[in-house]
Amino acid sequence: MRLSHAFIPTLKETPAEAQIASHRLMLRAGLVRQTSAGIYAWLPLGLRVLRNIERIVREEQDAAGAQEILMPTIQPAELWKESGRYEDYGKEMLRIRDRHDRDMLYGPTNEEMVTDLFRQSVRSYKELPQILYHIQWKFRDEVRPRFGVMRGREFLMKDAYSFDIDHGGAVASYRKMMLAYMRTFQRMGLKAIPMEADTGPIGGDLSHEFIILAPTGESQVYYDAAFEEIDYLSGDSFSHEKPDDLVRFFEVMTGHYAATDEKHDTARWDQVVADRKREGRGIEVGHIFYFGTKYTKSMGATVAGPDGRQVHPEMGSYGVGVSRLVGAVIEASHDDNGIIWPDSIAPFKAAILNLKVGDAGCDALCERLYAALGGNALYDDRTDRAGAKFADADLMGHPWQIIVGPRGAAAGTVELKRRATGERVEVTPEEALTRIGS
RNA sequence: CGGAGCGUAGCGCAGUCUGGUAGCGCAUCAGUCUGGGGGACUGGGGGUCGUGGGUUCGAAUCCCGCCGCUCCGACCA
Repeated sequence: MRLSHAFIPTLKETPAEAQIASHRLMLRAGLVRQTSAGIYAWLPLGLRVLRNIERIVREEQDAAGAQEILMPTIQPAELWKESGRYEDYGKEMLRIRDRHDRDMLYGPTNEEMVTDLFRQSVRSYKELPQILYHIQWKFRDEVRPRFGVMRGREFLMKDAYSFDIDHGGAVASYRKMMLAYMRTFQRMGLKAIPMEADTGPIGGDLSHEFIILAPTGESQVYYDAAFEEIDYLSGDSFSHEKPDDLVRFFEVMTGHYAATDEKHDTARWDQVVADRKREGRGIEVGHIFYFGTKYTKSMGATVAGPDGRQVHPEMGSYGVGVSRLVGAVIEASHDDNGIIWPDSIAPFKAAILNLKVGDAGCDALCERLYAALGGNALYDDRTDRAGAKFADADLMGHPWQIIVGPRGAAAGTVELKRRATGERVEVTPEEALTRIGS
């Protein structure tokens, strides 16, 4: 993409409404624009990040054996009346009425709808387990939306739902999803810690939330630094496929101390080795629940068991705040100059900074690099001064900057800057491309 | 939902107390000079002062209603 014609409206000054770093930077770098309280339009740069996060979430869900579907945003009230949540959910649910006066709602979550899909089609225990997920916009009419996309009313969520024939199966699905989550967050460069949580309005008796540390987090958290050393991705870590691995994995996850304020246990906390104690503010980026037959019973979903009797499958649900993660990653990774994207979700791998547009050498070299990098590069071909380009590139946070100036162009070199470290090296264009890993 | 604040040009703000028909910086447009960390100069464009009503000869300014946004707290992917 050529910056001169891209819809990436960067801001030199911070809009007054933005209080926290991620919100400020998302507005300044031109990722989003607010359309009303807690509701945002995603602009090209922001959308690319959102899609990248979505892609990682999707890959890890697929790897864990979950199957992607897509349920609608608008749901009929009847399903929620069946489960009893139509009354329980309160004002956070946006209730609407269609032209025939039918009660509808904009889905805040999808347990009812997925249970309905399931009961229509699954008849036998032999078809279990099933894990279904979708990545869809949700609406929760929060009393007080804030922190930009981190606490919006409309937000993109990956929600998955597992169906198992018995408690043991449900627990296995729960662990499988937990592992998928740890892998997902690690791939985004986040250290997420699973913490025991209350089950809230979804109900049930086993629940973990996944929290990343950031000064602007909404809750106080405590955990054992042992979590920081665990690698979920390398070949010899844990496998979804091996039941033993999942048991071992879950033991590790629940073996170290980790708790939010509400669940904090000072007696257990005191037992954590002093130099491994970590505490601070945390942002919730995911939440998983096991709730058994809460919905299969209330909504009459059954399958035939091995003995021929009808049984209510055991369910769990698993949410990742996809749009929230965009803000959360920025909270975890930025400096005074702007965003520092992890390579895995950066909107572009590299920015090409043409410091002297119009100089034949600079133009030719930049075009060559741009052609080689294709869609992975944002080419700053604006006629602005160098300083403005540096500032915008730092603000937008591309992992690499290829700086092309007239002196270098004449000598056949470019400067390669790594955003995260600020390190710059003078290399040949080919070497730059190799290092970026195009 | 309790408490507080703010709406004036695309963004950041002054002007409101003490009424006289709108200003600054940035951005933008044209031009000249410049050219490696948001450059300088000259000239230009852009505002029903959130909205409806009231008071007044006259309202951004005073009074009332409404709408929107933000912050603190309680609640949440």
